[in-house]
Amino acid sequence: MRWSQAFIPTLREVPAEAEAASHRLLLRAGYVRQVSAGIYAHLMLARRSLLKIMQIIREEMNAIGGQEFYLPSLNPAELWRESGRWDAVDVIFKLKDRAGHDLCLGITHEEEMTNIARGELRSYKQLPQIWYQIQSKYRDEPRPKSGLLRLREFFMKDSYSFDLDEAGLDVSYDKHVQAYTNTFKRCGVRALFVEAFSGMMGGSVSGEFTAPTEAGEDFIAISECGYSANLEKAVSGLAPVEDPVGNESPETIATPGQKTIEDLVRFTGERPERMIKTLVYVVESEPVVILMRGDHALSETKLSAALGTAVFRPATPEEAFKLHHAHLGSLGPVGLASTGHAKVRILADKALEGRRDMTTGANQDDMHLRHVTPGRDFQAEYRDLRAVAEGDPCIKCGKPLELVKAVELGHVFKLGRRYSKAMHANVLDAAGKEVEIVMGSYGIGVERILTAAVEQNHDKDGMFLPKSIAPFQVILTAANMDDAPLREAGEGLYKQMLAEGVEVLFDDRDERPGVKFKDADLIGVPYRLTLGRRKFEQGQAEILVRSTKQVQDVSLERAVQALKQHLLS
RNA sequence: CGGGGCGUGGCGCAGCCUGGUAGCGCGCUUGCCUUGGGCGCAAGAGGUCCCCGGUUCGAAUCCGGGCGCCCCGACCA
Repeated sequence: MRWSQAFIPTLREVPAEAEAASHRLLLRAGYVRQVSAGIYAHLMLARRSLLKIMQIIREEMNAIGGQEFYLPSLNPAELWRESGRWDAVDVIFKLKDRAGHDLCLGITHEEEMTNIARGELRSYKQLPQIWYQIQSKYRDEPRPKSGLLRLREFFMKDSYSFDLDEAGLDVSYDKHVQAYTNTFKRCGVRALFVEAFSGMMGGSVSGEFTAPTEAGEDFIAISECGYSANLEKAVSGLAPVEDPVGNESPETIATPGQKTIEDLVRFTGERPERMIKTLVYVVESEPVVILMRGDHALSETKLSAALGTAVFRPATPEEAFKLHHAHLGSLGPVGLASTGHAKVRILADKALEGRRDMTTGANQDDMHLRHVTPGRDFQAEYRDLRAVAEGDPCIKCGKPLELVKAVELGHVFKLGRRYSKAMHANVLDAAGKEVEIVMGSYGIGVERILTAAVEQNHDKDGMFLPKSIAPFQVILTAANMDDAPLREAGEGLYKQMLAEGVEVLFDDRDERPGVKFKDADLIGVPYRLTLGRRKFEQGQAEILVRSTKQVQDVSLERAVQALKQHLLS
């Protein structure tokens, strides 16, 4: 393609609204333009790149036996009512047709795929099946952000596996892990496969592919030994804590004005790991007391899993006072029954199990209790509620965990029978018995691959995309278009590259060299072949590797072959 | 949903507080000039000042309401 005829609206100045590097660069490099919050028009460069990404995904899905479908985005409400998601999911775009029927735009397609499966799959002999599509998804996000990172309309590759039993599902799941690993590798993005939080939907297994980058929204805990997990799911070991050996009874101590754990540490000289932090949540309108070690943070995701509901919030100070007859900062678990709520539920993080002689609030303002031993002085349900912190020992190898920011690129999920049960998708097994199909669902965010690639591969001058997903492989820059022989040589090289199947963008514009170099640096094409007057007169051109800015002189005759070497490497 | 910021030619911004001719840089068009890192000179085109209402002789500017966008947090099937 010739730049003189291409629509590549590069910007010199950074659009004011762009914060994330990928957002800034995709706008500046003329890849995308914003239509509305979380809605973007893909221009020529973005489209070329995304088509390449989709093709890689397609090839890898086909390689594991996936069959490509295309299901409509416009879905009738009935199926979503059957699965229970119509009311349960709040990001669904809902609409009505002229007859008043409810419709929605697909957020994923479990319902539609299961609907096809239940109508057509009758026998275990037809299993396993893997069906996938690459298609637009719509989500009414509370807060779209960071350019193409969190969109309201986006491309997803979503696939669904149908197996007779768990063993079959394991195979389908592993195949997807393999396909995803290959996909991200081929796309040139650095991705980690991590354990993920599988939500409240049936205690299933799920894994996430995440790309470490500053613009990420998730935190991933990583250990040297290979253990890695989303912070929502991550667990860690704990350094042992020594509690006093005595067996003293709880004793009230005056702690005027001491509210936070920090205050208490200063006031008592005791360490924070020797204290119990008391939180109050309102769970479906009932108060629940949550106990954490003084230096530990609550993970609301883990709390959600422990409670089996997402309907909860921290109690207001007034609500907490009502329960404890004391203000925040002086709350504690001891004697809660006697304050009026005989049956208040108390959840304690596992790190408190087996501990003794700790310090906590006394349920009287400006008072705390010491010598408090869990199990003896109060009863609680012990659950893993703690958010792992940087430096906690890895549960597998004991080395300190590192926390990194990452973008979620894909999610693989063992659904089990949730949808087949709700929607009655059954087959006959070998014994002639009707059984529910065991399902998996698997997603990849297509734009996020491009976004992550930009985040991971940019510098002050622009981006350098991996050659597998760059919109063009080579940009041919003729620095001096007014020089007739040089221009002719450029035309020749351009035609030669086209003939040899090199995807080349020929910058044949009548611009000054500076402008062309700046634009070439910006738009992410991995190799630049430059024709400049001085070297051209000696029969030479130069190849610039955009990622490293390394320059190599080549003769005009050898230039295209040399480029092809780079492209193959 | 809570907090903060912003809406003025295509892009980046000033003007608003203190009401009175809508301005700057970049980009765009034309001509000359220049040609290895966003040249120079000159002449031009281009704006419902987000929308609606109010105050006023007069509103980009003051007041009320609305819409949109960005950021932080909450949320994220």
